[in-house]
Amino acid sequence: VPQVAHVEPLTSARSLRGPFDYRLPRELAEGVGVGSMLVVPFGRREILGVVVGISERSELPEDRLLAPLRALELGAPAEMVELAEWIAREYCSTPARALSLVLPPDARRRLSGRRRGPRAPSGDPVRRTVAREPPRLSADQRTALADVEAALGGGRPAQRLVHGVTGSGKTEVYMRAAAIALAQRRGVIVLVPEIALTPQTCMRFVERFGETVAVLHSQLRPAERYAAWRRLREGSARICVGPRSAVFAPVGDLGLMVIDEEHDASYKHEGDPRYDAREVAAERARRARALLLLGSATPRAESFDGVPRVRMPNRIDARPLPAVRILDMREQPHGLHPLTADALAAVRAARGKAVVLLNRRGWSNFVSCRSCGSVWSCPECDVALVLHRASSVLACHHCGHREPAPSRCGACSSTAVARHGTGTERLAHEVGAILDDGGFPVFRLDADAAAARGALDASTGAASVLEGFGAAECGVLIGTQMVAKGHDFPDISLGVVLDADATLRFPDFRAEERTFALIAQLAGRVGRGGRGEVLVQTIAPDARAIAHAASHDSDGFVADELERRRALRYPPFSTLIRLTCSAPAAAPAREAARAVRQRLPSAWRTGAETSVLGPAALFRLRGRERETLLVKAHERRAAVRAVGEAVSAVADSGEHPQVMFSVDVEPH
DNA sequence: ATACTTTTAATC
DNA sequence: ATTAAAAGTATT
Repeated sequence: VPQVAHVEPLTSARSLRGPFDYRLPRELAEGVGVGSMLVVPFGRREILGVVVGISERSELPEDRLLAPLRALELGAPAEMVELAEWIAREYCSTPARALSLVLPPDARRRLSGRRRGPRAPSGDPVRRTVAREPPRLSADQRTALADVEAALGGGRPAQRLVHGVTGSGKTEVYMRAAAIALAQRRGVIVLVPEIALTPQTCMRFVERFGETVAVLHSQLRPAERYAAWRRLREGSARICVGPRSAVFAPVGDLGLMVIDEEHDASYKHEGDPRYDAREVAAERARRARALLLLGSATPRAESFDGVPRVRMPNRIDARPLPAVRILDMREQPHGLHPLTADALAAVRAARGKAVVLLNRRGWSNFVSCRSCGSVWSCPECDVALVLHRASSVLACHHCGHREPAPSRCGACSSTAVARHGTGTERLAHEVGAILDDGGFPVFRLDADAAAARGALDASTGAASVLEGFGAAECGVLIGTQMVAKGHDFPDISLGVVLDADATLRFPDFRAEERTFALIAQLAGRVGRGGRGEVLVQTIAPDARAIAHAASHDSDGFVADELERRRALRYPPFSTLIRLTCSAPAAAPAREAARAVRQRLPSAWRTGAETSVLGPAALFRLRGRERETLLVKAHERRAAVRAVGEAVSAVADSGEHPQVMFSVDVEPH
């Protein structure tokens, strides 16, 4: 019986889609199945393709089928091919792009690899189990675990949200759940926001479970990454800990999928396909009949609404959460409030530790000429450049453009350059001037400090700053939102948030949720193992997000938030689909967006159940003008298909040269 | 008639 | 995406 392989070619072209059929000769048919990678003749070239199906016949006559040239050693698991097809549909992408997510790392460069056994896995350093006695569980942990165990035992898909304050011991619950899954001979995936900021979580898994853990992180070299992937694929490792992309780890017979800090923005992928690892995890868990276990101190409205919740309201050390005090800055919006200055001085006097969060990098927001008023802005983007004093550059925080810091105005030659606003660099400098009279060090943690510190990359640098602060006897840690994440120091007695409403001013329906989470996360890091206080400086002291964060009321906040979203028909009460058209000039981008809008179902324009907003202009980015459409969809699958078809029609029409189209389902 | 550019069609 | 054939255009 002839065997036919349905093959999806791995090209980045949107318009080229398979599957294409190939005849499998007997000697290949043995080892080739769904997920196998084949080098196939295609036109007059050779390309790499993925087998997405096997059958006995083709729509084409047999004499038109060619045979693959060879098969690669290792492909993706068959069920991951199905998941990739789901992603291509759900996120308006292509099979090839979605498939490349689930293939062995570096699959494309492996094209040269013939069908031979690769060298023995090397690298991928994994410590042996320390066999440390697991700690006794708190009452909260026992309750949560009992619930999780019941959900795991069923062998049917289930979801749980562990809503536990920072320090309530969620990681221990994850590990006990993982142990149960392993005992059932099922695999485990643990997603964490960013390895560099959560080294403790990863280390704890490695210490508890040893060689059955494969940790995927950004610093792995290609050979190490491949070795880790292979250990999972072959089943010698059964637990994978990693960031967003680990949702595609080749873990067989998955029993448990954990998403730690489920609210974290890093779970959303910003390239094509623009998938959300939380949604992919939910889909994968459902297909595998596994338990999806979300954890957060500040869950998203979506999870709160849709997932059965287990509360862990108490810290494991029984310490109360710190008092949060809102400092109204409307009278004098700049600098430190007198109470903040006093509190920092008191921490220094007591030789304690403080954390100060200011979500703005650099020395000054923007610089202008005192004489003619012109503002230094990015040549590629419509934004002001930020002054970085240590490196003496003006930098664009959107495209990475850098130029030397100016000494005189390019327009009028005045030498008076005004620096406006304060970022973390300046703040660290100023706080240092006040506090650092020897023996009370100031640590700075932001992307710049991390990059300067990290020998290999920024995440190493971030980890090293945190290590330094953790090891210090006393001091203050100043930085962007990075200071509110991951670390777990027992001796921080003061937390400060400056300009707490800055994140509220983003034109984004998640702005309030993000602001709430940021303040709540910082509060969670304060006062473990002792007394603590949090000060929040703001010119919006009555904002919901800030008021609820001050009273540690995440239930109340989410209840309000869900009400607002229902009224405005935002997720989870609709699906958002964002289309962005970009071009070197504004007019073609706008015309393309209008053309797509024209091709959308006419019922959407009356705004009944599904509605379209826009086109609206976005600021110029990387030299491209942008226009955006926003669809609030009632029925997700149908809406994604309709948008996809409209975009393909307009993009393929040839009437909009130089316009690039990007579709984002559930954008951030 | 010939060289060059643009359009269209196909890839199992 | 890549390629080649087809169709269209300017040049001798």
